[in-house]
Amino acid sequence: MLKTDGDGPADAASRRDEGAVSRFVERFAAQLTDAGMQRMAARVFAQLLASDGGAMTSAELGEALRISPAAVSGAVSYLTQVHMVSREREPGSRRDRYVLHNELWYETFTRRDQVLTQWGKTLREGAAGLGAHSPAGARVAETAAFFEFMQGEMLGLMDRWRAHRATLDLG
Amino acid sequence: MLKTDGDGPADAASRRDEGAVSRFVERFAAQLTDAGMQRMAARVFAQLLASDGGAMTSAELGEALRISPAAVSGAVSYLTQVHMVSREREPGSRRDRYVLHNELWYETFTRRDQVLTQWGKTLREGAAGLGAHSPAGARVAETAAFFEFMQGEMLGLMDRWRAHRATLDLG
DNA sequence: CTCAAGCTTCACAAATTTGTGAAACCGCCG
DNA sequence: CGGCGGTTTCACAAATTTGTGAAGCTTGAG
Repeated sequence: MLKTDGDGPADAASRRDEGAVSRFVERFAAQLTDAGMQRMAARVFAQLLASDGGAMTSAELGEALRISPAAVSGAVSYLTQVHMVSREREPGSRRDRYVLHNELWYETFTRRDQVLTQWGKTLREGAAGLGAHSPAGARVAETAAFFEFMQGEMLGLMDRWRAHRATLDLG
Repeated sequence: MLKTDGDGPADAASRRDEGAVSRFVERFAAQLTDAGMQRMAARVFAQLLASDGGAMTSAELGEALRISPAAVSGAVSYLTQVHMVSREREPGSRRDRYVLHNELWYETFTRRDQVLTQWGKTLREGAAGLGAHSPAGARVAETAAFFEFMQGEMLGLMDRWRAHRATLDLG
């Protein structure tokens, strides 16, 4: 055990204010949940985001969020699936550590691309089935065009983010 | 009842192939559902998208999707809430028509902006609570910066979409 | 080879969500 | 002002989702 789990007074600036951390985690997780993310996945993600190393073990996550190992496992396997978190074996131990990607948002949004592709495909086929000259077909085709447009813009957008990120003064 | 609901052969090109419409609607709705949208709302939205006028009455939606008036009502009130659909009173009748916005994607994505603002706020506060010079604080601040960046880009992006849209040959 | 830490899987119980029928409501028509 | 088409609200039943405890599996350490 690395530290007591008490919520005792923060002894000076060196210690994290766990109360504040928890409030942030729960608040942000709730917003993600509202946006459609699974609750446990959102909480685990937010907790990782608020951790100093950007990485925690299953046990640490379980304790911080007060959830069972099973819940951690489920959340992590979802986050892994969508490539927001990766699993690392901690050398010299048999624990896994769950790690945020360092280019997190770049990766995540670039990945979204594939969802857009899938949507675009469905829409193109739908438009074809409706007949390109029917009003409905035209509307569906416009929607397809929108997602294709977004896809095209995404790369440039993410590159601009990278550039912008480099100019930030973090920490 | 406007027409039989059988899946008989489409009688010539003049008639919509309702089977194809339905397949498209269900497929696209499923994808939206996977992305976090309520099922009924997704189905109603997809059905409207595939309708010739971009507008349908409650009864038409109910018949096409084989759901109750109550379900239509619920779905529509959600879609109205998020400004993807608006309600119109059909003159000379006491039916409502549910109508897609014509600048649908422009509106919808511009609206998303407000979600980003909210997230950004939570993240900024979280970063402050964590301490700007702690690694965790820096990570959260970077995330806040990302959403602020996205917000800033969104306007230009949507304007480019409008311009691009104008060049499309629809129908 | 054996032990044991720790992750995952399974089956289940609880909680939430979903969609329905039925009743209430609203506004127009006669 | 009574009737009626149409929509919304309500309470409930069904289905899905969620999170847990406990058992099982995997793998490193000794």
